[in-house]
Amino acid sequence: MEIIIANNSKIPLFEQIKEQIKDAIYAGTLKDGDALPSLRQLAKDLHVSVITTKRAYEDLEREGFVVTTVGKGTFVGAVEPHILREWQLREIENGMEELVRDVKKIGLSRSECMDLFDLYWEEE
Amino acid sequence: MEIIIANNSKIPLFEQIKEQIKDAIYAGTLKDGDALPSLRQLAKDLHVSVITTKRAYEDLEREGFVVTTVGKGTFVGAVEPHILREWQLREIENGMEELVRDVKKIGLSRSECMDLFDLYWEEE
Amino acid sequence: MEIIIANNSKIPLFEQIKEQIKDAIYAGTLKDGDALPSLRQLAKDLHVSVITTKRAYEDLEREGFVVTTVGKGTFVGAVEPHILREWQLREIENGMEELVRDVKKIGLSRSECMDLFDLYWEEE
Amino acid sequence: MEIIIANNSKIPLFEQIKEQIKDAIYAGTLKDGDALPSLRQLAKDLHVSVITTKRAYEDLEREGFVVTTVGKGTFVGAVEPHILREWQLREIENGMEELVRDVKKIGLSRSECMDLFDLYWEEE
DNA sequence: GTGGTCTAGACCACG
DNA sequence: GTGGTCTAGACCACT
Repeated sequence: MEIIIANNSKIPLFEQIKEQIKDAIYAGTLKDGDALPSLRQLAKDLHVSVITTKRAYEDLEREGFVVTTVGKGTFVGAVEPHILREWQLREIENGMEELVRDVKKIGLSRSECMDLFDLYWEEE
Repeated sequence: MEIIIANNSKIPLFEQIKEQIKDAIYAGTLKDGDALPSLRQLAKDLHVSVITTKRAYEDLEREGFVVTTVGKGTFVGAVEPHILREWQLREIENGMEELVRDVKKIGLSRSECMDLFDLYWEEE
Repeated sequence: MEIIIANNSKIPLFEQIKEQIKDAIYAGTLKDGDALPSLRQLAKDLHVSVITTKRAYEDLEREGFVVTTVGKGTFVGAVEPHILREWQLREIENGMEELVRDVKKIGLSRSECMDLFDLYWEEE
Repeated sequence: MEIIIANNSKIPLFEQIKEQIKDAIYAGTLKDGDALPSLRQLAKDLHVSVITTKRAYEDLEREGFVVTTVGKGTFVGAVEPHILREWQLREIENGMEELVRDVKKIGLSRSECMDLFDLYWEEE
């Protein structure tokens, strides 16, 4: 489990941590029951305050991604696969809706959009 | 020229103002040479501090959308059409790039994406 | 708006603050649109760290009781009265359910319970 | 004597153990002189550290529910029936007092309360 | 002035 | 060892 943070980014540190842990869960790198690094260990690794890592874990717990037990640690929680899928799709849909709105605002055609899409799709 | 601001949004007030003026320029509602409402008038209309409207106009001027002349007011500046287009496209491209990245992260196929896109495209 | 905290209680400070603000909203002392004391003012009044008051306000916002705007302050949010009522009732129901369970566990009769209830009901 | 612990509960493990042993004594499942499982056996059964079971037994001994004799084990202690009753009632009274306080806070009437009470009373 | 984020310590309860 | 709470500062962006 590798987490990389950019101290100069505009995104809050704890958000970056959350984001990467979520991604790892999405990707299957972190699976149900896996232990996350301890608050203090992660804080030391990232050269970050304990309160920052705690904030990230706390948010993840509230969103149902992890469960934490005092004295034991923080573990990836059992997220029902179809619920997880639902969340992922909703995020994409929101992004898509916004994009379409912006695209229409500047008057791009559907096919121009498709081309642009394919451009980025092939890229990587 | 109607500007609506949401006081409870998480987006800063001055950003909301900027955004809507830009949109009006994109859409052609505001054209080269048109006068923007005076700082104080706009501030009064939106129940907002003059500092806030000033901040919005200043940013817009720095980005080349408007020009302010002391004693006369603020006017939509001559934005070269192809420059304007360039900006618009860059914004779309950024959005598209991010979307594609997210889509790949959760393993959606290209055609599923297209379907989703069409869904929102037809919608409105 | 008077908030009293007991530093020696087992209940976390931020919980005590949350609780009392919620109570004030329930009771109508704080109404939709009212401003809450600023983070720093409240912190000074209660001789508490800013981060503690912030934590309380943050939780209240997440639960929908208040809305906070950077640079302006924190305000009581528009909680639909019937939604509010719903929450209140659910809390009572949970308490009642637990009580009944405990009462049955030790074999108290229904009428003994009623008597006990009336005892506390009249008391105040 | 069956003890079930939930590893993901927010209630400390040793509290869960205490609670269930007390309940068994209240219910008569465990009677004066009965032997409790040994520290190590219980720890193994629950997949819990011995420190945790020790903590639970120690607390129970301090509260007078059990007596531990080194080399022999832990046994349910002779709790005077009327003392036991006293404890049980005090717990119920505390719960009742809190409930009445909450109920009054949200302005429920006495009869509404009674109805709610009966609802849960009949339920099981 | 306001809230948003962050630090580098600290003490406590739990295992 | 773990997480939970709290402090007393700090800097930043927004109004």
